[in-house]
Amino acid sequence: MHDIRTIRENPAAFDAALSRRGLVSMSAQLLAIDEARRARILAAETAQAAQNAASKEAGGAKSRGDEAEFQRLRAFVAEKKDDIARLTAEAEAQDAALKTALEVIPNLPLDQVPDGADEAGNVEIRRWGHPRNFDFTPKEHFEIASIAAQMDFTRAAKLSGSRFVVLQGAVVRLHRALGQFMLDTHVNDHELQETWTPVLVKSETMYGTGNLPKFAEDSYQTTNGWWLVPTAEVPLTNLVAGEIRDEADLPIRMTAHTQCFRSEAGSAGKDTSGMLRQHQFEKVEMVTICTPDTALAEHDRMTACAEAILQKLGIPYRTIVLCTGDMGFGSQKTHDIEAWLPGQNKFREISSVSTCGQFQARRMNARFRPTAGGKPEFVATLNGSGLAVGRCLIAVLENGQQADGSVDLPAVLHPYLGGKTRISATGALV
RNA sequence: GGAGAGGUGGCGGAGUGGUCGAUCGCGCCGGUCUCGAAAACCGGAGUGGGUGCAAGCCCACCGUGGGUUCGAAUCCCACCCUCUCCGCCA
Repeated sequence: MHDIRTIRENPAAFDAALSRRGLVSMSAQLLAIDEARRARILAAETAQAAQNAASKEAGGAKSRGDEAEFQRLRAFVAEKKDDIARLTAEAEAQDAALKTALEVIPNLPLDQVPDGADEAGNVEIRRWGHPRNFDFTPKEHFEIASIAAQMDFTRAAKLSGSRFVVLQGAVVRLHRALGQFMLDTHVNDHELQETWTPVLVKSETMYGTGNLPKFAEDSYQTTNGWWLVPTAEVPLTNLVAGEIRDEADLPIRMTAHTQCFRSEAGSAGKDTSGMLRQHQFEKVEMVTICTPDTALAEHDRMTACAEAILQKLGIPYRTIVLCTGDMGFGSQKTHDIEAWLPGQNKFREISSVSTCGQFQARRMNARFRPTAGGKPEFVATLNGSGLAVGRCLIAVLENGQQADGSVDLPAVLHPYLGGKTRISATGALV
């Protein structure tokens, strides 16, 4: 959510930033609503002040025993009442109109974000590791001989439809190991605070992170109104909603391992094979709540936390900074980390790390009290995957596959696998 | 699901119709005292909005939304949430 005062102070800058996102200028219409809104507020409050004064006088008249004056004031107030009701309703309508207009406008990119209309404008900022040289044609994860039988899309479809999977045997054990490894690494090495949250949340929680009202079709809702979280970013970030924290308590760096649910509306036909894009998947998420001036440093820190997981797993990746046209709704700046998938011969997104500045905080009314004194200010919020567990499973399988259909597993996972080091050609953990 | 209790400022806790935005205590900030600290004493301090160059002034906020009244933290209604007990249950 944007601050109308900022727009009022510099409408040209606002429109210029919108145009970098490929959007038309909006400041003029927003300011027109704002002007009407403020005029109504002034009128309503002026009328209210008059009524308050009369009521106070009425009390005085009554206690003096001046019945005539009391009756006169009483009639005056009664007469004013309709005016006030009308003016207040108008003021509220204008206020709501402004909010409705503002809440669907995406966050503005930072100056340092590269311009671009779509993913073609993204800029690679670094690359780590070297894709293996295969002396055979590497397969996609679901085609690997030892894996196929333990990654059952057919029966999942029987239970639930497309974009679901049933995992068994060595594959599910590896999947579980990955989630635990990520969580342990973030808690032990990166000092993130492990958190367990609900995955069913209220509408206002979804609103706080910007998933509502604009993106309702991307998520699932229960019959009694709860939303299934599309990412743990939603519950983690909203932990500070409506609160005022002390600056000394910041930054708050959290991580959580949760199920995520996405309708994948609009991605029909995309990534239909394998478990790259599922309606239900696991993700280890990171969320940081900090002061606005530290947000960029925290953004780099969080990116490094995500990259560290891939480095420990020995999976080659590249990190890109998304251009203005490819960023998500709430983001000011986003790093995507893309893991190398030999089966696809491509880098594919495995993490997205964003700083939202004060955009979400304004929606959530999440603030901090500055140590130096002064008024509470909105916090900055950041979120990033660290990492998507299912996609990481794919990366580990495809990068570790051998000609005979077996898979060598990264050393850091061995302790999580009871000391086992690979999946044999027959699909056993050995 | 049933019964009961309760939701007030950072926290605790008063306040049952008229300068109550709200007594008080703790905590917090500034000062006096002290070599320094503690204690004591003095003073300050809510959030949002509108208006103004500013000082300031005005409006709203005592879970939420309505209602009664000239006037509501206080009365009435609905809803939400929390806690306790019972039932059921992973």
